[in-house]
Amino acid sequence: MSADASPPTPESTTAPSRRREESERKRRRILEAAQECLGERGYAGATVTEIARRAGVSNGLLYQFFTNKEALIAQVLEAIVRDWVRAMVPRPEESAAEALEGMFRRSVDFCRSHPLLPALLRGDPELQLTRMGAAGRDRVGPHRDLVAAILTRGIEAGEFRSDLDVASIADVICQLQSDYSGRAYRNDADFPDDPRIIDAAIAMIVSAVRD
Amino acid sequence: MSADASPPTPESTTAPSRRREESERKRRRILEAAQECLGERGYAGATVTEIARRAGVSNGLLYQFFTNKEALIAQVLEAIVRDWVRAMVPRPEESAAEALEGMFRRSVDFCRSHPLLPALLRGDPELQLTRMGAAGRDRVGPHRDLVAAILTRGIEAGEFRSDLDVASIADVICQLQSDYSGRAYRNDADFPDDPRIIDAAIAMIVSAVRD
Amino acid sequence: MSADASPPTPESTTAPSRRREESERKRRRILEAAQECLGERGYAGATVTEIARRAGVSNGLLYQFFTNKEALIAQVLEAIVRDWVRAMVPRPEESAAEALEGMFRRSVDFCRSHPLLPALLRGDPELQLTRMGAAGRDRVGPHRDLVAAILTRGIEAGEFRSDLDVASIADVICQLQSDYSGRAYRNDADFPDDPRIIDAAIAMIVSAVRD
Amino acid sequence: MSADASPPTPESTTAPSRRREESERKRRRILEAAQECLGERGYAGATVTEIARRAGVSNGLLYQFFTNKEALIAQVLEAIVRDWVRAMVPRPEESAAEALEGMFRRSVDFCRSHPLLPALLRGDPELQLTRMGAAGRDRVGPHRDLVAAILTRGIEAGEFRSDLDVASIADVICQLQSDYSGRAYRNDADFPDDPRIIDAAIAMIVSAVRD
DNA sequence: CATGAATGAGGGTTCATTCAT
DNA sequence: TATGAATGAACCCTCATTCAT
Repeated sequence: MSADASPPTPESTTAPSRRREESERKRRRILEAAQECLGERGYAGATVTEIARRAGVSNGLLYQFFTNKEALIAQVLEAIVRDWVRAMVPRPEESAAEALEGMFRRSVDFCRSHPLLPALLRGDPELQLTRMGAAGRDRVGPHRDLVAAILTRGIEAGEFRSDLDVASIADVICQLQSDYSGRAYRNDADFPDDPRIIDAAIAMIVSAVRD
Repeated sequence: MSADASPPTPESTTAPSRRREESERKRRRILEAAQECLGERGYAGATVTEIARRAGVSNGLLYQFFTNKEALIAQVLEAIVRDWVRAMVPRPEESAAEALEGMFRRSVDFCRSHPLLPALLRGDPELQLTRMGAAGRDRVGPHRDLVAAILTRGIEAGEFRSDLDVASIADVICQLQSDYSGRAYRNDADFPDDPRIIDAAIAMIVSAVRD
Repeated sequence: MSADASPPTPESTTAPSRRREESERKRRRILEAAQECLGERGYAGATVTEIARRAGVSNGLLYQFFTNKEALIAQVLEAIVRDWVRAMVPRPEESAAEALEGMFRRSVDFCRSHPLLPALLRGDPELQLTRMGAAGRDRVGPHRDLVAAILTRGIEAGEFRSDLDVASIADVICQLQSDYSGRAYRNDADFPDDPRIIDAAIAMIVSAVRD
Repeated sequence: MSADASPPTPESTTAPSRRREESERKRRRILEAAQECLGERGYAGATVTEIARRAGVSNGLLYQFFTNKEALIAQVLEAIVRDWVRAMVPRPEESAAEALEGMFRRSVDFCRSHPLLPALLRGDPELQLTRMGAAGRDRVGPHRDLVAAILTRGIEAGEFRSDLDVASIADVICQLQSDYSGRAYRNDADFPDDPRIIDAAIAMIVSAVRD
C-alpha cells in the first residue's frame, strides 16, 4: 500500500514484506477470535471452524500458523495473561495503598472487556488447562510477584504493618482480586457485580495491611 | 443374606433386596465417578464412556438410572452442594468468630475429599451449568445466608462491629472460603495449599469484622 | 379354574394345566401387544420393551415364547392374515356380485380395527418384511384365490361375463380392496376415507365383471 | 483441466468450477443413494452410514450438504415426486382416454427406474413421513388433480359419461395407478408385474368412464 | 499462501438380547 | 417360569485435522 511505484508483476520485490504484514495481521485476527470464542464457550465450544469464521479466514489457514488447536489456545492464554499483567502495573505516582487499590480496580476493568481471563484465573476445567504445559502454569505467578513487591514497598515506607506475612497476604489479595475480576462480566444473580462489594473487599484488604 | 433372621417365605423381602442393593450400589458408583470426572475435566470432558468405565459398568446402564448425561450431572451437583452445606453448618457451642473460622476450615476439609465442589463453586456459566435449572442456581445462596446469619448474630452479641455492611462482607467471606476450599485438592504450584495462607485469610476476615 | 377341590399345595396335580393355561394367555397377550405396536409404529418403532409393557409381562419372558423379535413379528403377521381371510369369506347365501361387494366391505371393516393389516398389505418397507420368510410371502395368495373362486362361480352362474381374464381381474380387485382397506384407519387428508369413494370403487368392479 | 479453451487468468472461472463440480456430483450421488436405501429399507433401515457407503463418500460429508438425516430424506422425497409428476403429464395430442392410459403406463415405467416412489406412494404415516412437512403432504395432490382434469376434459368432449362422480373416480384411478406403478420394480411372486394385469386395470378404468 | 471439501474417530443415546436370581 | 438389571453393538451427529487444488 505504501509502494505506489511498485510494478504490477506478481512476484514484485516489495511483495514479500507486503505478504508478511498481511500474514501477521491474519495471525493476530485468529488469536483474537480464539480469545473471544474461548471466553464465551469454553474449550470444547470454541470450534476451529467458528474461530476461523470470526477471523475471516479459512479453516485450513489456521494450521499454517499453529500446530493444532491446543497450541493455538496455549498462545491465546499466554497473550492474555501478558496483557493483563501489563494493564495492572502500578503507576509510579501511587502510594503503596493506592497501588493495591488501583491494581484491584484496573484488573476488574480489564476483565470486563476480556471475558476469557476470569475463566482462566479460576482455572476452569472447561478450559482443559491440563492439556497445555507452561501456559497454564505461569498464569498467576507474575501477578503475585507484583502484589508482593507493593507490600514490601509499603512496609519499607512505613505505610504497612511490619509484621505482615508477605507471601501469604499477597496470595489472599491476589485471590480476591482474581475473584472479583472474574465476576466483572457476568450476568449471574448468584455472583453479583456490585460496586459496594468491591469497595468492601478493598477496604478489607487495606485495613488488614495498614499500620 | 443367609442371615439367621431371614424369613423362609418364597417372596421374602430380602430376596429381591439383593438385586436392588447391588443395583443401588452401582447407581452410587456412577454418581461418584461422574463427580470425579466432572471435577477433573469439566462438563464436556466428562464423557459418558469414561464415567461408565470408572464406575465399572456398561455404557448403557447409565441410561437405566438417568435420563441422559445432563440429568446425571444435575443430580451430581445437587448432591454435592447438599453435602457441603450440611458439613459447614456451625456447631451450637461456637461463638460467632469461631463459627466463621470453623466453617472456613470445615469447607476446606470437605473439598479435600470432593474435588468437584471447587469447580462447581467457581460456577462458570461456560461450564454448562446453565443447562441445569435449580441445581446451578441455588448453589451458593445457602452458603451466603449461613455466613450472613453468623455476622448478624455476632453484631447482636456485640462481638462484631455494628457498622458492617453485612451483605457485602458476607459475599467477600464466602468468596474467600470458596477459593481456598477450591485449592484444597489441587496439585498446583501456582495455587499452593499452604496452612499459613489459610490462617492469613481467616485472620484477615476476623480482623475485618471484629469490634 | 374348574378344579375347585384342588389342594393348596404349590405343586398340585392340576397345577400343570393351570400353568399351561396361564402361559398360553400370556403368549396371546404378547402377540396382541406386538400387533398393536407394529401397526402404530412400524418394525423399528415396536420395541421389545414396549411390547412387553403392553402385554403386562417382563422383558425377558418374551424370549421364552419367541426366538427373537423377528420371529415374534413373523407370527404376528401370520396370525393377522389368517384372521383377515377368515373375516372376508363370503356368506353362503350371497350371490357372486354380492360376495364381491361383501368381501370388499368386510375387509375395510376388519382393517378399521386392525391397523397393522393395511401396512402389511402395502408391503411397507418399514415392516422389514424381507426379514421374514414365509410370513411375508403368503400374505395375499389366499385372498386372491378367494376372489378368483367368486369370479369363476359368477361366470358359471351366468352372472358375470364369460370372457373375463379371471386371474388378472382378480388381481385388480384384490389390489383395490387392499388399498381401500388400507385407508380405513387413516387420518390423512391425502387419502380420504370417504364412503362415496368406496362405493365408486365397488361400482367400478361390478360394472367391469357383470354380464 | 488443461483443456485448450481454458483461459490463462489465475482466478479463472473454471478453476474453482472443478472442485464445485466434483462436489455437486457427490451431492447428487448421496441423494441417489438415499433414494435407493429408502426404497429398499424404509426410513429407519436407511442408515446414514449405508447411504454414505453407497455414495462412496464419508459419513461426515453428508452433513456438509444436509442438515441431518431428516432433511436429506425430505429432499429426496421432494425431488422424486417432482420428477414423477413431470414424467406423467399428458401429451397435447392425446385424447382424454389416451391420456388416462398414457399416464398410467408412463407412471409404471417411471417407477421401474425409481424404486423409491412406490414406497412413497404407499405413504404410510409409520414410514415416518410425518416428520417432513410439505414433501409428505403434497405427494399425491398434484397427481389427483391431473387425473381429475383429464376426466373433466373427457366429459366436456363427450368422450366420457356425464354422470361421473369425478372426485371419487379420480381417486380410484390414482390409487390403481399408484399400485401398479408400485409393483413395477418388485421381484415378488405375490405381486406379479404382468402386462396382462396392467391391461386389465386400464381396461377396467376406461370401461368405467367411457360413455 | 490460502482454500474448503473431505475424512473418520469419538461423542451421546437406544434397544435387542442375555443371565443371575 | 419369570424377572429386569446389565450388556454392547449400532445409531445419528460433531469437529479437529488433512490435502488436492
